[in-house]
Amino acid sequence: MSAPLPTPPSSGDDYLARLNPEQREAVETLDGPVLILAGAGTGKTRVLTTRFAHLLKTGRAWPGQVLAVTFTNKAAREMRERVSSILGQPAEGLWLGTFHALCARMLRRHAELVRLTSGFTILDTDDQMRLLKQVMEAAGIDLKRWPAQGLMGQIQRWKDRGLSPERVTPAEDTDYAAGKARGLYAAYQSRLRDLNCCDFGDLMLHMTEIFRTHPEVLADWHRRLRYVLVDEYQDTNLVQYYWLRLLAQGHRNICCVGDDDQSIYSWRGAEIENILRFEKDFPNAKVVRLESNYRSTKPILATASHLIAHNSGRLGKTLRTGRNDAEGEKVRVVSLWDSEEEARMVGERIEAFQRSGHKLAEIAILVRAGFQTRAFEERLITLGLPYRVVGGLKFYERAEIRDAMAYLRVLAQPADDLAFERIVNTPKRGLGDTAIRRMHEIARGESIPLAAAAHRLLPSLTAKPRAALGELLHGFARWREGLAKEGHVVVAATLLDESGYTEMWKQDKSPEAPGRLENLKEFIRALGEFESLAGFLEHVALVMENDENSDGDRLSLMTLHAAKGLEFDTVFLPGWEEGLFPHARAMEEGGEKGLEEERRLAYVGITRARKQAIISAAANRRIYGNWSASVPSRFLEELPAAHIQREGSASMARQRVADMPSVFTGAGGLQSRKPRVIEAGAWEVQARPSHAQPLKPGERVFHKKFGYGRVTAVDDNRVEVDFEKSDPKRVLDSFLERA
DNA sequence: GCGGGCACCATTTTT
DNA sequence: TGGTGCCCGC
Repeated sequence: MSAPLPTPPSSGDDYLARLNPEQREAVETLDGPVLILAGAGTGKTRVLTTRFAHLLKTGRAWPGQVLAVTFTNKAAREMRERVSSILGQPAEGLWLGTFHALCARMLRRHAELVRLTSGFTILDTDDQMRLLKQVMEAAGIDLKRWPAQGLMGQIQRWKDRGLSPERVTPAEDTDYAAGKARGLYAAYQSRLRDLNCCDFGDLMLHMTEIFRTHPEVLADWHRRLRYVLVDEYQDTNLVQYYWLRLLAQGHRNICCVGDDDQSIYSWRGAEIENILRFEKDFPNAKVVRLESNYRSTKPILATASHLIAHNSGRLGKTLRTGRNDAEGEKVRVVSLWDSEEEARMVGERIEAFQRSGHKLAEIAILVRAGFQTRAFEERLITLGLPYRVVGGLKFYERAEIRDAMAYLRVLAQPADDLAFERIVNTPKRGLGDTAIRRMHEIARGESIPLAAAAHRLLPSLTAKPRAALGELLHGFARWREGLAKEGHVVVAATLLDESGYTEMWKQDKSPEAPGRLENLKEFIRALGEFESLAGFLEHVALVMENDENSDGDRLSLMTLHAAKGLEFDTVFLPGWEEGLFPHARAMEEGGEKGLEEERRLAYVGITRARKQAIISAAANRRIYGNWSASVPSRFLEELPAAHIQREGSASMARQRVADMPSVFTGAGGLQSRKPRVIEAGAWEVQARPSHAQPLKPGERVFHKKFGYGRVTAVDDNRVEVDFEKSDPKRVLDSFLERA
C-alpha cells in the first residue's frame, strides 16, 4: 500500500494534516453515502483507515458501531493495525473483517433461523466437491457426462447472486444435466443442513436471507452498526451488495472505496456494475475522486492511463502524479525470439539490477497464468537468484494438514460426516468402497451420523478392518475425554500419533514426507495459539493463510491477480501475446467485456511499478510441450509511443494476424467471431549482433527450433546448416549457438 | 482393497 | 509437457 508521506508511529491528532485535500474530504465526509474512487497508488488504504480512526476519535461511533469490510484477511489485518496505530492503542471490539468472517460471526448468533446450530462447520472446497458428488450420485447423475465441477460452478454463481434454490427460476435451469441443476442444488443445500455445515457462499447467502425475512434481526443490527466501510467495492458480488445495502438501510452511512479500473474478478462473481451504479443505489451520494498518485513515475502513469483509456463504461479518473520526483525511465517493451530468451532476458536484467544495488525484494515478475512461472523459476534457479512464488499451495490446503484438520473436526463434531469419511481409511485401515457404502446405508437408514454407523458396522467386518476401525472409534472416545483434562493441544498431538497418522508419513519414502511431518508439527504449534479447538477450526476455515516465506531478500513471482494491492520498484510483465494476454478464454467467455477486464488486468500490472516497468513478448512459445508461433498482444499497440521504448531481438512488423498460427485458440479461438486484422501484428525477426567469431563451415551448431546441425556454408550473416533432425536450411547466424 | 497404467486436460482464486 | 482421475488386474 502506498504511503503519500512517511507515517511516524505517533498517535497524535496530526493524522488529518497528513492528507491531501481530496483525501481529507474523503475522510471527513462522515454522514450519508460516500463513494471514494481511488485510483491505483492514491492512498486508498490510508484514507480508509484514517476515516475509521476519525470516526472513533471524533466520538461519532464506538469501536463496536463501525462495520468495516474487506475481501482478504490480509487487508483486514492491515486495516486493524493501521487503525490501532492512529489511535495509539490496540483497536478492540471492532466489527472488522472479511465479508465471510463477519457473516460467519453474525450467523453463529442467528443460525437457528436457517435451521442450523451455532456450532456449524464451514466446509472447504474439497469437502464441498465431495458432498456434491455424493448428492449427484444419489440422484443417478452420470458424473462423466456431467462433471460435478460444472454444477459446483453454477451453484456458486447462484449463491453469488443471492439465489437460494427456491429463488432460482426454472428458466435458469436448462443447460446442465437436462434441467436438473436446480433440484440438485436444493438437494445439496438440504445435505448441508443435515450435516450442520455451510460452504463459503452460504455464509453470505444465509445472512442475507435472514435480513430479508427477519426485519427485527435486521433492525437490531441497524441499532448496533452505525457506520459501514467497504474496501475494494468493485469486487463485490450481488449477494455482498444486498447484504451491504440491507445493513446500510437504517442509517445510510455507507462509505465504499474502490476503483472500477481495477475490477478483475468478474469470473468469480464480482459485478463491476455495483460500483458503476453506486450513485443510483444511494441517492445524494457524495463521490470523491482520489487521483493523485504517489507511487509511480510519470512514464508509468502515462502508459497505464493511456492503455486503460481504451476501455468504455468507466467512471473516469485521471491519474496525475503527486510526487515531485516523478520523472523516470520510459516503460520498456522488449520483444524476443522465444519464451526461453524472454526468461533469459529477465534473469539478466535482474542480475544487472542486483549488481547496481537494487534489492531483489523490490522486483516482481507478474504473469497472466500460473504455468508461466515455471520458465522463470528454472532460469532463476540456474542463476542462483532467490525468489518466492506468491499464491502457491496454501499451508492449509496441503493434504496432510487437511487430514489433520479432519481428525480434529471429528473430535469436535462427531456428526461431521465429511471429515469422518476423509480420515476413516487414512491411514489405510482396510476399508474400501464397499465398507464405506455400507456405512452410508446404515447412516441413511437410521438417520445417524457416519461415525455412529461405523460402530454398527463393526461386527460384520472381517478381522483386520474390524480391529483397525474399532481402535479408531475407541480412540475418538478416549481423545474426547482427554480434551477436558489435558487440553486440545496435547490431545491433538496424541491423536495424530495414536491414530497412526504420523506413522503413515514416517513410513512414507517419498521425498515430500519429511516436509509433511514438519508441517504437522507446525500445525500443532499453530493450534497452541488458540484457546479452544472450535476457535482454531473457525480460524482455519476462514483464514486460509499462506505461510509466507518472506525472510531474506527475494524477488517475487506471481500472477497479475495476486499482485493487486502490491507495489514494487521494478516490475516485469512478460508474455504479452495474443491468446495469452489478453487470454483467449477470457475473450471467448466474456467477449468485449472480457477483453476490457483483461485490459484492466494490464492496467493493474503496470501500476504495480514504482520506478520501472518492463513489458515483454516472445514470438515463439512452448505450450504443452510444443513450440508455437504467437502474435504480439494488441495491448502493446495501445501504449503511448512517447512514453515507451521498444527493444529486443525480434521487432513487430506489419503482418495480418489472420495469417498467423494462433497458439491458444485452436478452433473456435480468438478469431472465431470474425477474422480480425491487427495492423502491426506478427513478428519480423531482426538480426542480432553477429557472433564475435564468425561461424565457419564444419562447425557444429544449435538452433532453437531445428536442433543440432553442421554449418555447410556462410554468406555474411546467412548460414547454411545441415540439421540432424530437419532439412538443410539457410538461417540467420544470430539464431545459432555453437554446440 | 490397492496400486499401476492410461486417458484426458490444461486461466485468473479468495473466503 | 506434466498432473490428475479413473479403470482394471492382482
